[in-house]
Amino acid sequence: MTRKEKATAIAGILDELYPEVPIPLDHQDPYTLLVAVILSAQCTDVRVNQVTPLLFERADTPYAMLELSVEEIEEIIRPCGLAPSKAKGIYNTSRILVDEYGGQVPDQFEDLHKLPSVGRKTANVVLSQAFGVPAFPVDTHIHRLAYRWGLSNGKNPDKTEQDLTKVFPREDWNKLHLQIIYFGREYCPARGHDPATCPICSKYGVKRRMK
DNA sequence: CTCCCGATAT
DNA sequence: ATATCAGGAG
Repeated sequence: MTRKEKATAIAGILDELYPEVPIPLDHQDPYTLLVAVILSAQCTDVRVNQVTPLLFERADTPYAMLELSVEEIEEIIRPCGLAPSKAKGIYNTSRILVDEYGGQVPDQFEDLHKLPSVGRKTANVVLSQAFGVPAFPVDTHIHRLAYRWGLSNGKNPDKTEQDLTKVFPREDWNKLHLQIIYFGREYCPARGHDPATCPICSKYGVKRRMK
């Protein structure tokens, strides 16, 4: 069985389990999604969704965000962790959006990736979920499952992104990213993972020692 | 590679 | 007590 054939089989299982894939981070537009994704680093989406209403009540546009101080932003987002760097990132990103993009979130990867606190994963989420552009964001969950399933050698998230975009059809990337996240939470978690009870690992999981 | 860091599951 | 959570920067 080739890697591509395995990918096709896995996509079939995911489609059956998750025909609908709602976006887990609450948002209203590209800007609020971008902010929510920055906050989601090393934090559950549930907690991000608890914090963003408080933040967006104060500021839901880059212009309004600049009316707040970095310290004020920091105080609101503290429960998400890594608050000092995330607050600076949100503020400085808003500054650039206002100064260089007319207050709009750019829809090109290179422009997004240049923004402070926006790496490959965040830029790809915004492209995928705010603009509907095919992209395959690779976070720790995608990285972990791709390794367990033998779809990538697990060296780093960038390599995993290369491998996954090769074996899955472009038009399915956006959906698959979310399906894999939901599946990982329910059947294939990072802690307390039992390959025997995972419907995909039990059939297609690599023999290598699981991470 | 290390550090950033609050809350929760194990 | 320790690992982990929709990572990114130095």
